[in-house]
Amino acid sequence: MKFEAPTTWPTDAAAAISRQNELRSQVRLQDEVRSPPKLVAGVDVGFEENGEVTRAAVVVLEFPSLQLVETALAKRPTTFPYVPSLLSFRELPTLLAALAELKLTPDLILCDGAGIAHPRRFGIACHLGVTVDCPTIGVAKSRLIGTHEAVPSEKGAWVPLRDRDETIGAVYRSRTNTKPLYVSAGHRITLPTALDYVRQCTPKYRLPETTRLADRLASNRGQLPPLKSSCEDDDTEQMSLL
DNA sequence: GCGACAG
DNA sequence: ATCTTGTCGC
Repeated sequence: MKFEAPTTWPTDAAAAISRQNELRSQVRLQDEVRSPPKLVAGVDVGFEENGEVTRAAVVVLEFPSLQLVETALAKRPTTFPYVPSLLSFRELPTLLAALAELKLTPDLILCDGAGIAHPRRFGIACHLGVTVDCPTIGVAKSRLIGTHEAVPSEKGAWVPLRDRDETIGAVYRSRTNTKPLYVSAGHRITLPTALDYVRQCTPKYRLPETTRLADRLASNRGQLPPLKSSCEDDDTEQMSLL
């Protein structure tokens, strides 16, 4: 996938916060997603060598069938510590390297972490979306900021996630009797549309299929389903990356 | 000053 | 995130 990668990168927290404040004005919260999307990507990051190496994975699924069509991996030295609200500065450099390897261009990217449900309204999903100019959704497994009422226990239920007087996302029950997901818009999408696509990407498990597959690839565990291309031809025996 | 705090 | 086995519940 083609995009313009950042030239400079903040080294300390103060510079990172300044960068977030500069870039946040580029976030667009209107639906600018191909409808329906044809390709939905999932991205995730894992670590090796006691955290000294960052490993980023991208998977691209056909929508709405959720069939795997492409994967990409990248490893880079870890250069930024984990600081709550500055996650993107730790994970994005390697994530962008993996995305650059993609032949296909996704119509939508689901990120592990927050979108605008962030202290400065610029979580990793926003940062990624603005950087590659692609619609993104933040899907976090736990809360960064915001308050909400109890979420009904039935699959599909959700309640607004709020900060002061604004709605910054939704707490979504993707599965009965399971911890809910924290969904927020990243870039070029509205919350209702984001919730709808997260729902369609989460037919069975707690996490969206995109995130589940990217997780496995990033952490190098489990087996990935065969690529769709290696299903249609059975004479080309391509060995899968794992 | 004391907690909370995506991955 | 990562270190780690079995176990309880749908």
